Amino acid sequence: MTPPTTDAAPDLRTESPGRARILEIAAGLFLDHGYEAASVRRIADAVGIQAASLYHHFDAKEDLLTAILRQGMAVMDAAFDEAHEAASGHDARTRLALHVRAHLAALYENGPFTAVHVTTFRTAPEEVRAAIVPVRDAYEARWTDLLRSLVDAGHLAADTAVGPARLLLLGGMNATVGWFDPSVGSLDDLAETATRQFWSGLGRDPEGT
Amino acid sequence: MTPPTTDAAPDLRTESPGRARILEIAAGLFLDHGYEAASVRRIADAVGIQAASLYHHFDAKEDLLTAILRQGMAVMDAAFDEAHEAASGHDARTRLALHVRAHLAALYENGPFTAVHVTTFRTAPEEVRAAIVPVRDAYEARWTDLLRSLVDAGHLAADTAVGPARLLLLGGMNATVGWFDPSVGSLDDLAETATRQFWSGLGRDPEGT
DNA sequence: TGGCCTGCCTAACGCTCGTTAGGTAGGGTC
DNA sequence: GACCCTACCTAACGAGCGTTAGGCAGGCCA
Repeated sequence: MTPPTTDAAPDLRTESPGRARILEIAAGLFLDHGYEAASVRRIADAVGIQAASLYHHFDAKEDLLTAILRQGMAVMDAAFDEAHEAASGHDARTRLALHVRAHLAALYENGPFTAVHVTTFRTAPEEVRAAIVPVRDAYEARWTDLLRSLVDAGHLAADTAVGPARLLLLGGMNATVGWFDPSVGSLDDLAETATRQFWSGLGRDPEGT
Repeated sequence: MTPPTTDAAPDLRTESPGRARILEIAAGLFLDHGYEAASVRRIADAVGIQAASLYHHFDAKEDLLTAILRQGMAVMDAAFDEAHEAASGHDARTRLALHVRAHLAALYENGPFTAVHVTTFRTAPEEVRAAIVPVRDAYEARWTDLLRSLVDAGHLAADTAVGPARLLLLGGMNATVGWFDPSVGSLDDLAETATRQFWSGLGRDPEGT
């Protein structure tokens, strides 16, 4: 087996349990209180170590956030991959439904990493944002491609503005982190509701059908 | 005319220009950097006064945020009122479209007050949130009532879960503050896109119609 | 003319922030 | 048994935080 030459790209499987634990706890605090309000001392307290000991694992607080956001995006990408694989052979609506469900699942089934991305990215320090923007753009481009291909195949309205459509859909899904509680509601129901709202709309003409 | 007995409830028209200016500038900084990262000294610098002078207008930094969020909600309520008035006599889809357009307009046409609400509320200090939650709930209840009435009249699908539907719609609209720039795109177009996506959906069956 | 209110100032308070320096206990390797 | 690496510690740094005390200039009103 090849030696574990820890490359520039951090291998998630190689992370020590200590480092992973710190990331998870820090992500939770960033999610609840925001990046600035979650001080390194509060994070260290929650982990059960001294603040200074955090610097054995990370060079700076910003790196903590960068690592968390990166991991969140990795989860979303993996979810997209899985959905893409599972979607093959199904009809267009089902394919979209699988991706919607995958995005929502990633938001709730992988610790706070993905959710903190939604809430913290906007006001993150400039250097952190600069590091994450390309990753985020790549993920959004995958959605754009998905919708574009559905338009081209005639499954979505031909005059759909793919950009706004994608942003409204993802925006609505991401905003669910502010109110949806997976321990109360069903993720499948939420995914179906979101899919239906996007695909068929809710309007009905009482005079018509 | 009655004397201006400044009551517990702050009358927006009575505010001195200094106070209004501080609120506007602080709201902009809260929007760009978040509540914690926008220090009172940075706010004071932007206003052009000393940090200590802010305390002539506000008792604490938290009160600054509370006032901003309250004003943001007042703008949204006023927009809802206006839309409700303008909607009378029109068909169901147009009535909803007017409310969608009003909500989006409030997000972009009244300085940073409404937008900062969307981005800052989640991680605001507990006391601030406690003060604002009732106002926010009241606004959301107005939307719930609107959608409920449309369902009851048969204009929206009878089996619509009004709660999630409202949250997905408002979530999508609120999330536009992360990408929409009213100086580039048209607000009317955005409103129509959002309305269509919610009302008719984008899915089309290529085998069918 | 004298007093008061408004709106700002300078100076400083105690506290918390992110970060660094330097030390130590324990386990693995030659 | 000497060495070193990992994972933590205590102690402290300077900077910035929100906030307060006290003063001062100018306009308003009696």
